[in-house]
Amino acid sequence: MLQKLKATPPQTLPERLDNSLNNLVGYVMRRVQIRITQDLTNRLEEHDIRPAQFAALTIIEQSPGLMQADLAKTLAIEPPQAVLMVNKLEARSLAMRIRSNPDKRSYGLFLSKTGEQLLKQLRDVALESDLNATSALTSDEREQLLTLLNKLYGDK
Amino acid sequence: MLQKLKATPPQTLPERLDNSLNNLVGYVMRRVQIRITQDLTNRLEEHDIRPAQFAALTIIEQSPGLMQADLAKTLAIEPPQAVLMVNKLEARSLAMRIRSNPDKRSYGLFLSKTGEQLLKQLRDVALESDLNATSALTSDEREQLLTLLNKLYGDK
DNA sequence: TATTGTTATACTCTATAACTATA
DNA sequence: TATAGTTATAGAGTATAACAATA
Repeated sequence: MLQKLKATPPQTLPERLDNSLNNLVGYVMRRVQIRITQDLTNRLEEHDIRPAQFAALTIIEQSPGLMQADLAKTLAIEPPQAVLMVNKLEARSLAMRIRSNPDKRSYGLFLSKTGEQLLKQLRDVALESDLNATSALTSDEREQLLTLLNKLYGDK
Repeated sequence: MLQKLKATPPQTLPERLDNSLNNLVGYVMRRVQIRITQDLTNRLEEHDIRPAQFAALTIIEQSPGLMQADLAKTLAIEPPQAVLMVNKLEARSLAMRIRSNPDKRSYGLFLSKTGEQLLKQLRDVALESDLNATSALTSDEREQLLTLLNKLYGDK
């Protein structure tokens, strides 16, 4: 009898707050993110490009002449990592370092013509991959997701 | 004149479809995910526990007696990785392998009393971290995000 | 023969310290 | 002295091949 009275206790906590990992945004997001990245990695593989390299090419195109330090900060990687990344892009003649600044310690980073042309293709590949990896969502839901994610990242 | 007539072309593509990385769910999600994981890693550090170990403890608690192969599959890691993980948990007496199955090749994995008690604390830490890392969202928005993420992961 | 768990190994990604050349 | 870029190195995390014990 007493037990029955307690069967529906006041729901003070949000519905999802049980003991499962599925209620942690970080955990669920990690699983999803791994899957999305895998799809992109596979598709970029035939161009011998890693997702991070694609991001670097995009950033250089959007801010031609930027310094390596700026590239590192934008990609949230350490300067030594940026060196290796730019080395590879330069070795493939996709981007180049040019000593153009008044400060002769720094380089300006630019895309080559080849880099621009490749990036144009990669953009299509990346968008197709991203739409495919999120095809379980409607177009509206995908927009909502992007809005929520950008809101989470917004106030760095 | 002609230009003016073309000024507002039919909007066939979604609004966000420009050339930016910010329109790729995978890219934006990666940045967010790194930040959330960093917060959790920092908070678990004082317990000398990595996020993956926390997940392993949770899974073992939810399915006591499971085999290492099952743990590996649930965590989406390779069997050799599961070995190292269970080794560490066992070395700290948080979990244990018990030859309980009819199939004598496999172990059953169980939490120790210590493991259960620690996990109880870790759950609070993890939830607090997750809520903190998503504090830019309202409670409703966070639920929306979880729903969208689970929808993305749903049909494995 | 196939499977569970294991060992050994290697490859990627990432982080830090120390060096160089300019400022 | 401080900063941009670089080198060297080490630590995670992850993936694969090969082996032992059991099925």
